[in-house]
Amino acid sequence: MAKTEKEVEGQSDSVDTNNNTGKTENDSSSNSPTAASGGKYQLRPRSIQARRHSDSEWSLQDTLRHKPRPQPLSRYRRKTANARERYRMRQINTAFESLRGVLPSWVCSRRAAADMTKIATLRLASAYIRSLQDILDGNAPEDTCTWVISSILGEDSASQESKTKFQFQEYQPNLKVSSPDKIQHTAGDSQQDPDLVSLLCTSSDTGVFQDNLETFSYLTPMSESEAVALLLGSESNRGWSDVHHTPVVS
DNA sequence: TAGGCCATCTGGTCCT
DNA sequence: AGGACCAGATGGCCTA
Repeated sequence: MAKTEKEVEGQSDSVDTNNNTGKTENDSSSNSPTAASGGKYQLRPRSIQARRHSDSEWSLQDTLRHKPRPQPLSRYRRKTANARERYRMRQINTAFESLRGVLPSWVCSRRAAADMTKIATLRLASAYIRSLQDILDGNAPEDTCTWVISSILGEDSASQESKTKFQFQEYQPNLKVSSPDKIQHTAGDSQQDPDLVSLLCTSSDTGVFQDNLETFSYLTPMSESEAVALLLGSESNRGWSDVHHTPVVS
């Protein structure tokens, strides 16, 4: 399992150069929360000692729980830890690629490929899963069922027709399509409309495809870790088998 | 040029 | 003790 030091050295590890940047724990902890207060983000002191002084929620239990600072990792162990971390992040990225792969292509194609960020992928997947759940629960319009199932099963004529509906919908966000020749105006009740077209594909004023999840009140906010946990929770998730069978580097 | 996204390094913590 | 996981920091790249 563990690589030899020679193997680790062979990787493109820039540990030396990074160490020379002077990025130390003391430097990090100097970024006190007060220095960044009032902004969008706040920096949290990295060291236990600094957090003990700055964190008002630091408790006696924390003091007892945290052990004295251990010795820094040896050069070899630091390199192997970096290698493991890179591998772990690669696995996460592979999982994201798989997730993008199981989203219907027309969902992803509404964005530029470079625009399918990790957070966008998670949000789209979350919305898509919720929409599928609505269909299972019988809460979605009939044509939405046909449209989504067609998109899952393949590029048949039904999905092509649905794509046409979608493309029309993209430029008429206040229109709800129930049939090709019957257009319903639904302005004003779009907030309650569970239609997947509206859910996933409503265009913004700028014409750029937005997530628009905030327009659906029943979509509760989800952190990235929660979303990943949710997505990884089921072994039977379609398209994830390749991730589970990723060979382990030994 | 500011801000977003990402890869990477790193230290802290928990678990086996 | 060592690995896994997490989060902070940093720098590169890209875009509006």
